[in-house]
Amino acid sequence: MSSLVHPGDHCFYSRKEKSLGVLCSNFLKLYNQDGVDSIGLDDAANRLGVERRRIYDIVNILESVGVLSKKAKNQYFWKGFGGIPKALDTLKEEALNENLSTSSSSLSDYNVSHEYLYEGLPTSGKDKPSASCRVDSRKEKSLGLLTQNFIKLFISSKADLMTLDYVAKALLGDIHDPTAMRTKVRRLYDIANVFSSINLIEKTHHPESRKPAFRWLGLEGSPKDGPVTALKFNELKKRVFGTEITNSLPKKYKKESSLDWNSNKKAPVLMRCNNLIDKHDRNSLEQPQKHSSNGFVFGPFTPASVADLGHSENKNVRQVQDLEDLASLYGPRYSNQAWKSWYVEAAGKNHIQEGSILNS
DNA sequence: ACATCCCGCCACATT
DNA sequence: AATGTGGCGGGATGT
Repeated sequence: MSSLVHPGDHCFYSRKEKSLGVLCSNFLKLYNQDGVDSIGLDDAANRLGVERRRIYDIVNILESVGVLSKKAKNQYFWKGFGGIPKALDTLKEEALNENLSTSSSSLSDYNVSHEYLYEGLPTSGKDKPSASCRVDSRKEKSLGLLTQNFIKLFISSKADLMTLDYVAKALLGDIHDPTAMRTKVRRLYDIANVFSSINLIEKTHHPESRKPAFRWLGLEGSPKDGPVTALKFNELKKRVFGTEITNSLPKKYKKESSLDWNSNKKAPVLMRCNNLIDKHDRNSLEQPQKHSSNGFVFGPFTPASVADLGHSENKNVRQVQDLEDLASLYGPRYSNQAWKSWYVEAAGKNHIQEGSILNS
């Protein structure tokens, strides 16, 4: 019992291909296109071949950096990378203010707490305390807030390399519960993955300790204030990066994969077992500046043709573990490159970066 | 052995 | 009540 993967059948299941980072890249690939201005969660889940739950993760994180904004139930506005600078500025601003109040000399304790305007229920008298509290409580633990605090920590800290353990500890404040710690770190990994795919941060290793850590890239090499500067590169902004999309392959070990991987058109080749071949992903930083220069890879399906607008509706068709095939057209392959360079405008000043490293 | 972190149950929020 | 959101952490996978 305890369903286990029978090491025999079902071809390859690769965890890496289903990482949030890859999903994020595909998500971006899909929506960072011209006509796009609205995103339907169901549509995204379907097209990417993943469960809706995962879309929430991505969207919540991206929203925290200004790439998206919630429009309505199930609907988001696509703001694009251009929204990042502004969002970062705001965060930087907030981080600055917050730091004043606390004596935070260094290890600022970014614990959730403060910064919360009680929305609703301003009326005195009897309100429903518990309800409001619970809501706040939930918000405090949201991925979105964590994401922002994560950024604030990076921005306000002079350290440019941080281990997730350190971050978790800092954001957790005093709570020294190992369980809370683990949970927090799990979330941080999620965030780190999408941030890596966006190139806001980069994974590295601590010089000596060897321990994995992340470096803040932010609006890398941006010229700082200069609303108009750096217009040159823009054109490249929307790339196609083609290759398929979808993650598909729902649950773990899906009985044999192969087969449906052909979506005809585009990407001929590899599918099925080749997955293993693609070696490392963006995490393995190597070249210092891996600009993929202009040539942005293949673009299998048409860029704009996808037009779907509105939303495809498919109601709740979940649980279909057998019909997956339908959902999973397109093959799994991803290019993890990165869209580096979204030009910038208000980059604010760069932070000091002495090789300070933090570690637990 | 330890670092990552997918997956999806199920509590809570909205409709 | 139904459906949308999204904490949370078990445990599988990667190195």
